[in-house]
Amino acid sequence: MIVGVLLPLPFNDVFDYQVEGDVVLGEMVRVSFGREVLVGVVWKLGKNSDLPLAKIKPIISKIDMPPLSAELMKFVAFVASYNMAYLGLVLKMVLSVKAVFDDEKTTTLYKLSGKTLAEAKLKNSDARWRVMDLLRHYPYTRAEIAKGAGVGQAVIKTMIDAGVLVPEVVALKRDFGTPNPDFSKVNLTSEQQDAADLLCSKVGQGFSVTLLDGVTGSGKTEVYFEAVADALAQGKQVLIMVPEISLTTQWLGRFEKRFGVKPACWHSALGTRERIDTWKGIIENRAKVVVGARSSLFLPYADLGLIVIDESHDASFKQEDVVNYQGRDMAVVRAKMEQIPLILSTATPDLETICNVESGKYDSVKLNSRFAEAVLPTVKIIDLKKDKPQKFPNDKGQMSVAWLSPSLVKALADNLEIGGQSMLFLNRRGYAPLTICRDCGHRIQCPNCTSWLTEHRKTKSLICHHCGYTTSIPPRCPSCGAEEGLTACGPGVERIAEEVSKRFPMARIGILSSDITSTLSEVSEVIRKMENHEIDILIGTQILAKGHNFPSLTVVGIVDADLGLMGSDLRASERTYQLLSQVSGRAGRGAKKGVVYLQTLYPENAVLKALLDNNRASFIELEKQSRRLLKLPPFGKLAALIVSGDNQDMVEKTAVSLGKCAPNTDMITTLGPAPAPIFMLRGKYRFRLLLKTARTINIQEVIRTWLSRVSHSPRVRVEVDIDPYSFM
DNA sequence: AGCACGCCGACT
DNA sequence: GTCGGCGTGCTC
Repeated sequence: MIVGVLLPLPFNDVFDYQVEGDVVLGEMVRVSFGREVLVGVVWKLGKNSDLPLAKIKPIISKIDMPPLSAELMKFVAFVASYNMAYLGLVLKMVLSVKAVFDDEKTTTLYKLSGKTLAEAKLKNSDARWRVMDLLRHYPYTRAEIAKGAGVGQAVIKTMIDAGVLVPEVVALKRDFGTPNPDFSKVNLTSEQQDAADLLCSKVGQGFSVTLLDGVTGSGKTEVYFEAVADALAQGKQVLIMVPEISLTTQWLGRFEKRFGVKPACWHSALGTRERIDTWKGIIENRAKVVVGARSSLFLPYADLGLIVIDESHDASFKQEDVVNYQGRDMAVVRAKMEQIPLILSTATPDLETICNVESGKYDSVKLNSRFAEAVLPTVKIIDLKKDKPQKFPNDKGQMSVAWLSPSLVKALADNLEIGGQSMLFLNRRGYAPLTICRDCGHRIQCPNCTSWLTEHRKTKSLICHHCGYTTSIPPRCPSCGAEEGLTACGPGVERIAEEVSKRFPMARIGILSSDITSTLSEVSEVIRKMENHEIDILIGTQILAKGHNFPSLTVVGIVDADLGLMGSDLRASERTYQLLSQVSGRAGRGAKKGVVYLQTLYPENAVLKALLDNNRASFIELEKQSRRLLKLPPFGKLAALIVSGDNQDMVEKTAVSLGKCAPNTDMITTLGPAPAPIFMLRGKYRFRLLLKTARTINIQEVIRTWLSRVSHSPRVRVEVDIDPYSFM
């Protein structure tokens, strides 16, 4: 029999292969293609090409796993056509773990025996500690330990011989445990119980979307856990999508307390071994609950019964992967195809979601009250033009530029006095975002990207936050050669920490940054210290905003509330509002009332005013008006074309000719080409065109005809980004 | 995507 | 005379 096999490559069409015996749609098969051997999926039955039989190769073997479900195949096809991506590349996201198909029967993994280095009479060393750290949560093979901890085989062998590591021969099947829906029920308030009841009523009743809209600290997690429990009780699998999986130690703890076992995790930092086990566990219906980043939406669930998106407003659900897609929207599609409920949980729903609730497409339930005596914080705006930061003396006896205004400094001092915890938030990593030469004005730029290098004092280096390019801080200006000419410009968290330590030498300070220079264990260590009140003032970036609970935190200072408000990105104000309200939600989660200070140069800004009044409705109304006026989503459709390549001339020519053939009618507007916000990224030049259409237009069809009219060299890439987050 | 084929200019 | 850039076409 001849079947059409879809391969994980950039094709929209299947390739024909011969198979002996019966085949099912969705079955995974190993085939040779050109000079490669690949695993693909039986996508069509029967012959699809007019090739002579002799040229059609037989498949090498069938993969001994359940076939992909019809729902998943339909989902893959939809994602490809909606996002204008190759069908094969979307499939590639499903078959993301190639090593799954190399069928080894058993492996020897090593895990910690519980014996410490001292007990085994081994000296402490960095290498040994890295091994211990790696194995804390999951066992690995020798090769994986060597790679993951960056140590040689000798280090591992010594530790095995001393009995610190013990072998464990493991069959291909890893046990994920069975989450018990009744393990430990939580007492819900009547408001929470009502919300939980509504969510539970959706489980097992086909497709639905429900917004779980509750302020920070209102117990959203406990509420949606009830729906998770119901789905589990029905024997179904559950997917919980979270924005930053690696940082949710607290969340995992809460899950385990409620259901008795840890859920299966899925994120980019996973090792190969764990990836293989999890993928298999999911397709074989042994892993019942998966917590994952957005790529977990493409896993081959055997029997999915519920999807939850935690912090559904988060921008990280829309980011570049193999294929561009909006995770939240695609989750809605997957839920629809699987005929299951979807829960969107957030304190700050985005405008698209709110409009869908208003039009009745989504159901919604609100949680208004916070836990126990916890109260919403007071918000105070500090006008930096009137309340100017005062310079302070540094080590060299000079006066340093300051970033904290006198009123914020006083608030920190007063809080320190009474033993309260404070937090300073600045969404900028490193020490200073720009290094400039005082003598010639030269600015140090990334060689691969159009961006300045950020100084990191901790590692004594300059780092590009777009491509990761790292170099040491040059002793003299690379342009004019002046020694001591280079000056750090602007603040980053490290610099704020420096100011705080000078102003409050007695305070215990912690820095929390989503940085490449800090490891996961460093981050959880800082969080632990903060929880145990071993830190008085915590200074951090974005990751502070996510889900941690610090009961004695009562003062929050937002160092630069204007960051992000001034961008060319029209979603920026929405995102800033979300970010600021999440951060301020950290204050006063315990019994004490918190105060949030916003430092700004523009105290009249509407976003800040809405925050001041804790007035979400007025902010949403403002945002809605401006989007309606500009016909932006959800009142219109938006797509971006990104033209990129290593030859600037060719890229520009292609972009310009696309601009010339751009469709423009009363329903369709195009803008550009313009150099992309980051003109040069990872060594590629980039131009952008923007397409805005009425809601009734089939935007994908418009783009297809547009692209078909312009041919371009294979050295230039034209990508489509549907519903782009940043524009211009 | 990856790879081979084949066409042109620049070098020992 | 060959090396090697890169545009074109193919993979069942």
